[in-house]
Amino acid sequence: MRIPVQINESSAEPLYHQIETQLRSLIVTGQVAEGTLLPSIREFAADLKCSVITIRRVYQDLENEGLLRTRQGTGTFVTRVDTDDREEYKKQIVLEAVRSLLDAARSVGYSPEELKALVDETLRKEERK
Amino acid sequence: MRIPVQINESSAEPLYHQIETQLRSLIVTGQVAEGTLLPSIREFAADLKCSVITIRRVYQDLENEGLLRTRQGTGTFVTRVDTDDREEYKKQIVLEAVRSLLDAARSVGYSPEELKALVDETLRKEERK
DNA sequence: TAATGTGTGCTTATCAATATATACAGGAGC
DNA sequence: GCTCCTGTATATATTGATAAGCACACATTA
Repeated sequence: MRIPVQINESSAEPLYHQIETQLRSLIVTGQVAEGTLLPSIREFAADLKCSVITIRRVYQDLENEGLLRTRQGTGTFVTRVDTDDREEYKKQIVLEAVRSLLDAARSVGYSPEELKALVDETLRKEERK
Repeated sequence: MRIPVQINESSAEPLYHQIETQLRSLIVTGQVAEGTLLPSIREFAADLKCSVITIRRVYQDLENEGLLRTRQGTGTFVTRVDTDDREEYKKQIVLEAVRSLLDAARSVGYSPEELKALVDETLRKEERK
């Protein structure tokens, strides 16, 4: 199974953290179902063009959070998915991004109106794709 | 002069990078004017509760970009401000944030309508402050 | 059932980037 | 001169990222 993770080369956010955040999101939102066998660390590393160690760290961190279960010689599986706070989690993710957008806009002195216009315009462009 | 830089402790973005990005933005957008004497590295470091070295790195990087000029014993000044691409720069900053918001929304399966509603709601809340 | 092949994850050794504390050195002003 | 402000250099710890090889699990097959 292929896991849709996007690496942003130019970001200052550490590689392992980008992968970890996105994979966690995929699991918690249910886009990668409970019981799923994830790609092996080698396969995933080759896919993302990074080191095996980096993937291992991601799997290990998420295992410590209780989202994954790893067995040597076998692979890494998705375990628990708490569907209760799934919607809440999703909203948090988006709200976080909205807040950082507002910060950015304020930092360069964009008014709420200008910002709203820019968001609307971008949304329209996206829909046309 | 006090420089309004906000450190996000919980972010994975390196400290020096957070400071650098925000200070660059303040200079390029003209919120910190050409000729301004910035706080000394010690003063700034104390303000942000970080190491002197970290501030020095920021000043040095921005000096290499041509935005600052440093003289030992005297301090660090804002030099050039290219007002030509100021508006363009501002828009880029905001657009970048809009894009990452769209990414976040898509990654958790938020529809454009839901997203727009959330943005509007947040903007309204902000205005009431 | 023992041997082996090929897939897993794991360990070690290493390097680069980030961040720090502490001590050094130059300029301004009394 | 001295003193007190600047930035600068050195040495060190911590974290992020890598390569190469070790160890376990399981299926195949002699």
